[in-house]
Amino acid sequence: MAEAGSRTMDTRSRILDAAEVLFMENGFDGTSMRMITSRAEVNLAAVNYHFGTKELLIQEVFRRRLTSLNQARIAALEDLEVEAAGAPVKPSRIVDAFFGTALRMAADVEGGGHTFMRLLGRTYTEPSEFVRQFLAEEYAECVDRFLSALYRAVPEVDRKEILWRFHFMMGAMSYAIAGTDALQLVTGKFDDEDPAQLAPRLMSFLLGGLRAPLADASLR
Amino acid sequence: MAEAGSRTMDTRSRILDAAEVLFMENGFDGTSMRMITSRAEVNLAAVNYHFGTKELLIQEVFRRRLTSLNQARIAALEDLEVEAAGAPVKPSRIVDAFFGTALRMAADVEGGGHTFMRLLGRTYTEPSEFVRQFLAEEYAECVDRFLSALYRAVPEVDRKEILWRFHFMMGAMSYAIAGTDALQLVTGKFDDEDPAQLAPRLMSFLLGGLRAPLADASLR
DNA sequence: GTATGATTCAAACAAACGTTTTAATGAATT
DNA sequence: AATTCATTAAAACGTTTGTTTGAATCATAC
Repeated sequence: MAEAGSRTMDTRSRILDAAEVLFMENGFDGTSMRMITSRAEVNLAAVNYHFGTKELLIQEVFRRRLTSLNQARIAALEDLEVEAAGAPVKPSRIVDAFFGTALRMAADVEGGGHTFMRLLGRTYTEPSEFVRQFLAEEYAECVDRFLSALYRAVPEVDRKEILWRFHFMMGAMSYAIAGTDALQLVTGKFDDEDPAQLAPRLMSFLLGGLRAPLADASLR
Repeated sequence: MAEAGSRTMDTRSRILDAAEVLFMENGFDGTSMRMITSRAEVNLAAVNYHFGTKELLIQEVFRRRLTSLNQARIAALEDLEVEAAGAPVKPSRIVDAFFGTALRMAADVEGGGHTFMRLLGRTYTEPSEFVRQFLAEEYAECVDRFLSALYRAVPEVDRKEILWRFHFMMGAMSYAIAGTDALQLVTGKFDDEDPAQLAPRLMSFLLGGLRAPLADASLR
């Protein structure tokens, strides 16, 4: 059996790290087993030996980081609720617990958090059926709890409207992270930008969108 | 030479229509020539005959609709500027000329505009090198003119800040369109939603984000 | 030191990939 | 009716794909 720190664990991690980067850069279909094993400097058969299939490898790449990300989000939300002691939690704090936590992960360049968040962002719009189902399960509890918190925080706003805006916020964040160099080309030069500048700017934008006056009432 | 309405034009269009849908559903690498020709009910060699290579087919799928979309955007902007007669144009009108035009295209389900906008949205975060370069060229003039218009509309706001918010708005829109059924699974059920409901909700969100108070001044 | 079980390795597998080739078919022109 | 040229068709091309195989290698337990 493989134990932490062993040679096996090293091989597994090297494969996951290589796959994470390559999936982010080239997508799942654009990344071959040989590209992964070559970058990881392991034998071609190692992926199938350790993970079974390419699909299972993809799932493990996500599970490795996504579980802890969503746990951190839930922990941040629980802290807020304890702190509030029964009083309603400010929406801006809830938004920060969800999106700020992700943005702090995305700011971790050396540890690979940045790479992973970019991969995650592009995966939302690249929905292979099996990835979608996997992500849905992995996200279910966390999203449920945050939506409930938002419903409680702003009970006067229609729940469907909150769902829409949560959706829009997810999009702005994913795109801001995943598309960092995609739309550089379109919009000109973000060249020498520090990724740490992203968080406060995006949070400000998200909260502005969340607080915007509702669209025409006939549509609600 | 091929002329409009001929059998050839029909084959070309059938290929483009099939490719558009399949690229949107499966991505470029996830869509094979055989999938395209099979759906279009044409011979396998027809794609290479009419378009040369798969890469050139991809470019033609985009060019077919993107050129007119950006022309419509620029025309809408010029209308605003003529109407204002030298006076500054309201930012909300500029935003509508850019994003509203795209959303109206996305509302056209039968004509294929909906499919194309979803493809476009997911392509922003799936940046094959050659696609990125192509999109950058295709977008350059339009984005330049809209950014200039925004700079003039709100001269008191730092230009870099405007660039960031334009970026965020692009993300929210792309995701709202492309991720329509990607995050349905994550966020619950949008099941029976009318795509026409999207536009006013999103525009309201975008303007809220655009008008949000700026992030801490030390970051600007 | 020998046996055991996990891991690595080189090689091969069938299947699918994008593209090319060569011939058949179509419609228009002379 | 014969010629011409664009288009379609079927078959094959050489690569690359994900995966599997069987032997070599390693560390550990006896």
